[in-house]
Amino acid sequence: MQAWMRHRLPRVTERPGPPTAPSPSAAERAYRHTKAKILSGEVPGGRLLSEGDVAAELGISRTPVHEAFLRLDAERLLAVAPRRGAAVLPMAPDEARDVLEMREAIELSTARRALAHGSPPSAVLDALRANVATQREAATGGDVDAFVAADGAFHALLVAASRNQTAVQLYDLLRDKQHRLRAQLLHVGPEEVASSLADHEAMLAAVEHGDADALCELVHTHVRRHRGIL
Amino acid sequence: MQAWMRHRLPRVTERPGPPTAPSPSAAERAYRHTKAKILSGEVPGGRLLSEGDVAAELGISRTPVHEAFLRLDAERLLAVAPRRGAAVLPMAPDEARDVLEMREAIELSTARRALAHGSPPSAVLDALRANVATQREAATGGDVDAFVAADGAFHALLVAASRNQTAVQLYDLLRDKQHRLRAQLLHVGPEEVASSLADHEAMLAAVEHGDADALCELVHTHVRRHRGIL
DNA sequence: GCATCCAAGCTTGCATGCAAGCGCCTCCCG
DNA sequence: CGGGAGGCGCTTGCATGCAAGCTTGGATGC
Repeated sequence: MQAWMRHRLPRVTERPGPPTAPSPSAAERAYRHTKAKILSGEVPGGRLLSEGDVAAELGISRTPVHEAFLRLDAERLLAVAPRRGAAVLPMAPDEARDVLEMREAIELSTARRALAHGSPPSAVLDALRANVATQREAATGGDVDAFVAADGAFHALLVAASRNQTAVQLYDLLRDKQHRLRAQLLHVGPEEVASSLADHEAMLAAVEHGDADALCELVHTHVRRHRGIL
Repeated sequence: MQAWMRHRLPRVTERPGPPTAPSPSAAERAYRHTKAKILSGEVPGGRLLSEGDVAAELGISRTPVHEAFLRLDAERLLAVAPRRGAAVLPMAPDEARDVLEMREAIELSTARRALAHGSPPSAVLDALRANVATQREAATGGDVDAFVAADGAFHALLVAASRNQTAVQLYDLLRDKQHRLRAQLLHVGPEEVASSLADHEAMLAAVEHGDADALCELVHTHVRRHRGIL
């Protein structure tokens, strides 16, 4: 064991956000590659995926692919059956409702805490305002994909505003699931974009005024609107 | 690719509960071994843990230990620094509050849904009653560890009663964190056991009566009681 | 025709080996 | 005596190889 292990590791503990990604490791590449395939729905329902195939695709050995599969298994995106293979977990029909319920639970809880001491710091407000501006731009330009991306980021920013790292961690898992649901089940139309944008603008206003009750009410109706289309 | 991959895999999708565990793989053993060390607080604050050491301890090679470390990294229990080592992530001081907030959010949401259509199935009720009986036994016998285990299982049963698999998945992560907090911060005393047992009995009664509002109120006060001692 | 058994092909699990990265210690030079 | 550079030991990352397990297809006996 080395000497540095005997002391604290302050740098290592800066968990969220690796701002530097100089050379993605082979395992990381395999993870992102496979995850993207699953989330986008390119690998369809509930089957397939062999370590050897992915390894050959990426030109790496099976070992890092195996690690990537284990990570995806932990995220409940893949079901690794020992000595048999890895199958893409099909989404249960009720899963959309389950995910939305958890989204609402976490968003409500974090919304209250984010506004517990008045309005959040100006940096958070600026980020939210910039995000809403991006949404407007995407909405007027008709770029649905860009809007969807900004939409997800907006809600993640709200959760992060609570400064509850545990909530952020849990919410990340939900984001992946929702991404899959969206890619699998529906195509967002312009009317959805408009209503979502209006909701988000109202939510931003509530945040700016530090009105927790109004924000919670908006989250509730916003999530219920999604429940209708999912 | 084999033929079975081209068809659905109904058996593989039965995610929850591996009732058969004939021979835990080396990777699984490494995972449980290391996770137990972290959760119990045996590996103290924010340091140490080398793949080679763990591999030697268990008499296996480094490969499965590496996989185990990656899983623990994904669970935010370990911080793997590339080419440097793996450090046990110290728990932030605010993390106790964060975890409790998420617990409350998830327990409230799932409680409402579990009782949305009246009382849950008798199998669920039986499991809850049996668990409470175990709690009483442990409480009267003064077995704090057994009570703590049953306590955790009780809340997990309540969450599972919602039949929301996503909630169960998220709650599992919280359970691990709370286990760590408990081992790290406090030792549960008999008065805590008594009040928790009383809370649980009241919650069971609310479930039996299908009274969602009462259950939510109990969850709220129960979690707040924990917040006081953490 | 049908059930059974066996062998081949695929898959993954894991051990091993090598190379590369990082920190620390020491030595050298100014 | 101080500062910098190099070597050494530690660590992990990944490729490779082998063995074991599951599935499946066909051959065999009834």
